[in-house]
Amino acid sequence: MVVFAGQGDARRSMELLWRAPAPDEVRPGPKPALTLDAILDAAIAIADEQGMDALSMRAVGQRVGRTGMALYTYVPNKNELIDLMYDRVHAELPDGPPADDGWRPGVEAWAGELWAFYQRHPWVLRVSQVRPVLGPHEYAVVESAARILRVSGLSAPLLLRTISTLFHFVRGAAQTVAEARLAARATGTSNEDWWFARSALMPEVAPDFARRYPTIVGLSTEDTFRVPEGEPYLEAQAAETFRVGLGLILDGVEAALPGTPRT
Amino acid sequence: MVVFAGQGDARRSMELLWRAPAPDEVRPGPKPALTLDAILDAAIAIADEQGMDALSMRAVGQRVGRTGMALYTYVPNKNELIDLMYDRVHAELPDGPPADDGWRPGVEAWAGELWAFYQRHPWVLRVSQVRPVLGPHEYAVVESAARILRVSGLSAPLLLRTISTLFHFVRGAAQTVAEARLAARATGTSNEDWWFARSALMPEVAPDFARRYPTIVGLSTEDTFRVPEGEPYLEAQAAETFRVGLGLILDGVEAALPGTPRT
DNA sequence: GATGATACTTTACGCTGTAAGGAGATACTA
DNA sequence: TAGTATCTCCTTACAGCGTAAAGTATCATC
Repeated sequence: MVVFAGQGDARRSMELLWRAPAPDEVRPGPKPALTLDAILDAAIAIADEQGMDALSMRAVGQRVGRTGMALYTYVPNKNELIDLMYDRVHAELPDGPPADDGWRPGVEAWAGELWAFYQRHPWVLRVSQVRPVLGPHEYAVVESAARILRVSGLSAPLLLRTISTLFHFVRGAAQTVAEARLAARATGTSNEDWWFARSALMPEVAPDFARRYPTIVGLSTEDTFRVPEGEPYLEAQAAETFRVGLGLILDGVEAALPGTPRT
Repeated sequence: MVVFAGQGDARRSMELLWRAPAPDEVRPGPKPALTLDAILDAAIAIADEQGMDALSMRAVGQRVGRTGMALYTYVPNKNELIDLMYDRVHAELPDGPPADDGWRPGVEAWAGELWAFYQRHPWVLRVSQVRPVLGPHEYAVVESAARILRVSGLSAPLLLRTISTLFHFVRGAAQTVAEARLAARATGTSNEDWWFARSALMPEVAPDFARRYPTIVGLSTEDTFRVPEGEPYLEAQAAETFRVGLGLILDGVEAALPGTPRT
């Protein structure tokens, strides 16, 4: 029993996240038949396959052959489970040394990995960014970006905020794709059909559209980007935004480099 | 009764979003005592005050003096309610002509308004961006940004993706603040206390931290940004990221302008 | 006055996270 | 060896959720 309420929880959480080696005293009671990793793998599999909404304690329990309540001996509650899933899955991202051909290709590769990662695990985008940032594997992703950007000569304050900016941007762009796919699965209709059904009604519900939004209408007709045949519209658009937006941010970084004179 | 399943839903949704004027036939049955707007205001008030998790059909019903089920005569289901809340609240954002002192101050003002808006209505950040984009008031926000950026001379494809990039970035930065406040309220401890309790345990659970993440450690000590006395740490950090990141993106836009030669 | 549409309520179902209590297994101590 | 403490895991239970189904009261029309 811990005297100060809440403090014990913080220690428990941190030990789980950082996998503090369990004190190897011999303990009474039945040996645990499961491992934390097995539970996390099951939970991650469910979230990957069926989405975050399908992730329930009972579902995870069933997947490891137990009841939902059995998980509470391994994990304090569902929130902590999600935090642990979040950090564990980030171990997939490379933390090796960046390619040696300059910071810009390095950042592009880093962002590309992150982009692909979010496509593989879209549920990660629904996890709060505030709390679990203290886990070892997400630290590794940040460390990786910092190492790559370090060689650019960017000042520390700018470099740190550049990383945050990149995170926000990549997450946002990836979320569009994730939500598009989720909506498509949830409603049973493709995004294209969904979009088309509604767009077709626009002239009826908003006959003055072109008058109200002249700039949007003008820009849309001028847009030269064409979605490749057969590719999902929203996803192709999001990918293009990712490509262009990343270039924009990196141009901004270049402009902020010490050597570059400001215009 | 509609023949084609799903099609009726699309029409109903669009009519609600765009407020297609109701056909003024005299209809039998009791007069509706509520209005859609009253319901939306109640729902928005709950989400503002108690967060998205407190938004239930029963809670909204109670707030307007009805049962939860009564809402289903005004709105097809909870998802549509949220979509309508989402669009309605965007009406707060200015859609007047931008200030006339150039596109860059214009964009900064636009982004600042959006940033403040998300602080006021953090639940907006938890609404899928894919579906309700077709509402009139969010279109107005996009139109506004497009009008401001139009004068920069940016090409249409670049301009459209710049807007998306700005949206992703502002949303991401604002989400950090929103989640920080939410976590603080949910756990009952301030983010500073929470952070401190965990940071204090770091040397214990990760004694090799400085060896594993040398770049992060180095950059942190070099960071010259100091959170003003008494201000919440995470929020001040997020605000600084917003300021710096926006500058970065706008520098990127400037670099992409037709007049500017690429280095 | 009967008919049928409408606004709203009540009840009910299956789902959620998790508190509470109990069963069986194991390791220590007397 | 018996007793006890501690552990894993289960069953049960509770309050809350979205919403389907059915019932009641109200109104316009034929």
